[in-house]
Amino acid sequence: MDLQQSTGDDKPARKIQQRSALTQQKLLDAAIEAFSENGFRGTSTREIADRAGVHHPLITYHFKNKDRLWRASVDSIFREFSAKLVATISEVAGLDPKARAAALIRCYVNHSSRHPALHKVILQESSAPSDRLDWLIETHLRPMYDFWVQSLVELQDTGVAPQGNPALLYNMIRVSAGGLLALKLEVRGTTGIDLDDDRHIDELADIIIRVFLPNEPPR
Amino acid sequence: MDLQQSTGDDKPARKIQQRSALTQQKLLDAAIEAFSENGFRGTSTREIADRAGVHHPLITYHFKNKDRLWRASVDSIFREFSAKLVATISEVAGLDPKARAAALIRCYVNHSSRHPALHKVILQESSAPSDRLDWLIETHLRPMYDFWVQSLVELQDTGVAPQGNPALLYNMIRVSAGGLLALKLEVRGTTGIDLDDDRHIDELADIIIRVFLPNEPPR
DNA sequence: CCGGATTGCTCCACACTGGACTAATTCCTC
DNA sequence: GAGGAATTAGTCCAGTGTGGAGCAATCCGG
Repeated sequence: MDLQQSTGDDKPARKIQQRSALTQQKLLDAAIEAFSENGFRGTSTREIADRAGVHHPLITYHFKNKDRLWRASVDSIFREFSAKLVATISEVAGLDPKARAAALIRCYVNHSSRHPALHKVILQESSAPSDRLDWLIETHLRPMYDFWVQSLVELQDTGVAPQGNPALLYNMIRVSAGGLLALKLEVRGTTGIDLDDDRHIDELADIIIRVFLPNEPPR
Repeated sequence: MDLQQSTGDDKPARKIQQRSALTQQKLLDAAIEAFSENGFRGTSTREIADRAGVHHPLITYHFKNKDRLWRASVDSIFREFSAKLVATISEVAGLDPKARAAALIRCYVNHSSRHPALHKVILQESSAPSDRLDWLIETHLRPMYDFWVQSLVELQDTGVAPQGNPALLYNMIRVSAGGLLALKLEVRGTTGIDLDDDRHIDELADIIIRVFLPNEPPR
């Protein structure tokens, strides 16, 4: 659960107290929520501390400053998602390419539904250039992209996925899944569909697969 | 160019001076940019005034408060888009359903490329519940939805568009077009694709049409 | 074309929140 | 119980939204 780098560089020192790890986790959870809802500038450290139920100077103590808290919370989001993704990948290793891709899409949709913050922070930060966006791209977004686009190209080569620029296609899938779930509130308001309902989540995954992977792979 | 309601309810009074209309427009333009980049809470009235090149108390003078400035700027965004949409609709009135829908999608993609603020403010506000989101849905988003979903259902009935919940399908198209262009910066950073380039815009519209309107209509 | 009234603007002020920092205090581990 | 880790309480100053007083540009009736 390494909350801070724990690269064990300096002397072993005293082991971190449970209490500390707990408040760090509370702060991270609160920060993820707050940042994903109102963006970096729209979120105050005092609000985060309030949500976490701790005093605000503890942010400085544990995370140095607002910027590092943001990075730590984003790391935490992506680490959690990566773990789930890796688990799914090993589960479906034996299936055919289309079934594998479909399972990954379901995994993505499912995770985005339960943790909409993953996509929300991307939306928040991509609205304007910033050091945070550069960091986000280099650290998390590009590696993710490299992974997905590779599978996608194979699916296009076997005719399962539609032709066209794979980078665009990847992003269309991504926003159709994650983006729509980040817009949960708006979708409920305009269409009446409650994307917290598991049946609608499954329905969404089905449609995405049907639209973006319309054909069967050759045996 | 009616900048304020101009419902002509009370006595004619004195006509608005050019100067006033100009600063209002400057403030609106600046507000659209700023709000779309950093959200409501992340944008200060002083920043808006700076971008517009005017003194910040003028916001209070012309728009009463920050909230009304936000509403006015959102109204302005949607009014502009509606105008373009209406123009396109009348242009393509004689074509078959698929060609009509394709033209509207091209119009949407094109407009979103040139005015990414349209989608960005939706993303910003949909991240958390607020009176502004409720207002946005009631005033602009639901009417828009009602319009598009109607055309979409017809396309599904004639087999042009894929089956499935039309509300979900509509939102997938919407985020694939507008959402991707709102994420322009991130897409450039991760994939290297420059969505300000007209060729890529056309390419995106082509893929969207190919994916979401895969079949030909019956004669 | 002139005087008064209205509109549009500048400048200043207030009450409050923002992030960051320091010193004092409590808690836990050795 | 000593000493460092974790928490608390309070301070600092820059920045925030809003409001008001006064000045200048503009318009309209005469």
